[in-house]
Amino acid sequence: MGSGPAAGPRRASTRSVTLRDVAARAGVSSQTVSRVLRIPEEVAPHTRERVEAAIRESGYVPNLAARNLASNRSKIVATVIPALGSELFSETLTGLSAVLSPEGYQLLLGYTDYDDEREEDLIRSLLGRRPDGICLTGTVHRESTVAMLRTAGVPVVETWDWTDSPVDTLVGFSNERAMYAMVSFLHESGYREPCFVGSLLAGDHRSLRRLAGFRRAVNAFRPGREPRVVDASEYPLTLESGALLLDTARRAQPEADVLVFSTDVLACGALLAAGSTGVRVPGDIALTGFGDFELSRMVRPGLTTVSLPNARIGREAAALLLRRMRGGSSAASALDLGFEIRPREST
Amino acid sequence: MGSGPAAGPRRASTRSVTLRDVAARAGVSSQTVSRVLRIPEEVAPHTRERVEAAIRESGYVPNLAARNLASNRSKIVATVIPALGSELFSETLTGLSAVLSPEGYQLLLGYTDYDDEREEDLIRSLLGRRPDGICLTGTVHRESTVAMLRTAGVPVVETWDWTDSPVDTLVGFSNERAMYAMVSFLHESGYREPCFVGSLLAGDHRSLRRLAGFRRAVNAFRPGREPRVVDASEYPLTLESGALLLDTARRAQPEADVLVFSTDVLACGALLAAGSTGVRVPGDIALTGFGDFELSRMVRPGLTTVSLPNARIGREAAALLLRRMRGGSSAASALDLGFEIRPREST
DNA sequence: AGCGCTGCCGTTAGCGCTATCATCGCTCTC
DNA sequence: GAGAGCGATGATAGCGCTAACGGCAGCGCT
Repeated sequence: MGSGPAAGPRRASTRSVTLRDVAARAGVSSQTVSRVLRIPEEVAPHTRERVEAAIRESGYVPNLAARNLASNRSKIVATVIPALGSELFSETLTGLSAVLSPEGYQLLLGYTDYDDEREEDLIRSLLGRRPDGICLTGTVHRESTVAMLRTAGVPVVETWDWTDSPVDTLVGFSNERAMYAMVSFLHESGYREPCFVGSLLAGDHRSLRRLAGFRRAVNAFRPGREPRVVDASEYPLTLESGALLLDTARRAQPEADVLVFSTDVLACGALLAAGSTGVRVPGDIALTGFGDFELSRMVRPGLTTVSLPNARIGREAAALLLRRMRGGSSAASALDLGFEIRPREST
Repeated sequence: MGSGPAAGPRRASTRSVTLRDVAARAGVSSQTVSRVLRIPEEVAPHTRERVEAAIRESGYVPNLAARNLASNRSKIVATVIPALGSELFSETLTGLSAVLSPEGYQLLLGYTDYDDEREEDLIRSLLGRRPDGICLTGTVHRESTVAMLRTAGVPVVETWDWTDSPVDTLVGFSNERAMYAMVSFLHESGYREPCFVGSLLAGDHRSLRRLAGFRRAVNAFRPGREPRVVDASEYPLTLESGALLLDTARRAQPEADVLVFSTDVLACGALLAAGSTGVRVPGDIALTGFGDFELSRMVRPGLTTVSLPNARIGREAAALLLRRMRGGSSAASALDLGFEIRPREST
């Protein structure tokens, strides 16, 4: 018992089962246990069975932090979205996860609340886990954020928008062109006084790109006209806000013949409010959305909107990351998944 | 240049900036850099400034996997939800994140798709990161899952339901009592032939608890009657399914006077479909939901439903985990946040 | 003067795992 | 039948970080 002066371990251990414990139980070296876990075909069947039994009996769960440190691969994909609640982003997330989970990757998630500074802090903190890949929403980021990502040298995929100079890879569509197409469609349908209703928040880059498309279209089809715009920055992205905005916009822009919302959430809210307050759509005013939520096609009148490849963005982004993480083509790739105008009864 | 036989490092390093690099640049030991990061007040101001400058200049980002391994704390909270898309769970997630992020915790997310086996696999894989805490949805899990969690010895909080024997801590409400209260309310309102419409999937435990509450209520208020039930297991949780189920249920249970949906998604879908097909609500048939989505109060007629503390569940669960992770009270705690019946025009 | 204390910083020894090499018995070949 | 070749396993040295302790000034106190 009388052990030496510096007896006892210097540090308390995890108290959880380790490779070494399993190895002792199976009567092999810890290296062999590690091999059973990672490359079972290189272990003799007889040994493998003994080790697998020991793993089962002891309830061993590998410590991925240790594995990460030793192997320099984390099996983590960090994912940044603007907000958790959105129907569209959650479908993208589902697509991402559906492709990455089977490959053993885990999603480390964070949201920015449409704030570029929060995005940078978030990415910095996520980089601490040394993710094998990063999936971002949007193509506009602070310069310092991009520098950080470049320094980290991690595969990145940007989504949900378009740019000619992606950080690394890109899967999305052009919000600007989509909105242009919508206004173009409205013009063809005879609408002459469209009014954009959406957030002009500095951090909501997708909405701003849509506004840019709107402006370009108005300049093209109604040269010389000042584009009508109602700023919805003060309103959260809820149906309720859409209801309020219907009223606000009709008062602010009484001559508008169609309200072009930057997102289906607001448009649906307006549509529902119109139904309950007796405003006829499209008789008194036409409405359009952006995103093609399920609600938009269930509500009466159906909402004219832009359908986006939300789930596909997730799957393709995951596929691209996978290729990249496996050390595939170092050439940057960009994938434009396009969009589709969905005419319904609201116009 | 002819170096020795065992020349060169045995292993390639991360290639990223390490503590040691920063220490060399600042002319201190790596331990001092570590201290600046974790307990800056114990470092002399003069030294601290030099180190902070070195950190900034080198763009150092701490490797959290290494920190995790050395300190035996991961600053990760693993979160398990049934599905990503649901409005309610995402509000809970937002609440969780809002409380945990400022404390430096990151969310590791996974979803089960309402499958207990997937839940177990998911939790096993999440445990590999040695999370400091785990947040689960629901109170029903496989025995082996519970055993695994107990062995891991990690703080756990279960949410969104109620049980007398939680794994560890609990934040939720009783789905069973909530549905009982709903049927009780309907009975008082004069409805005598309620019909439950919802998923009976083995993995959707919340829905099953609601069904149990429904059955108990029918037995209490209409003794001897066989409770009317329409199984929606075949349908995904979408508005579209609700629309189809309105038709199915009215055909299968023509004498029902109120359709009691297990969730607002389906109820809203039915309500919208009723509007477009000329079925009068509540004239021809009354409808109720469960969850109080935003849509439920915006649609006409408004949907009678049960309001749940979705965001609060997240915040309280986070608070409980925080206390637990700081080594607080080891006594198990359970928090019942209740529910509220929201009568609207659909009944 | 000598003692103990405190504040600051460095040294040492791991955390649990994997990469890389070394080793050991085999079989195969000429 | 000796060396080459190979498959299976073990030994060793880290990955980047932190906990625990050691050491050393500078200070106040008796």
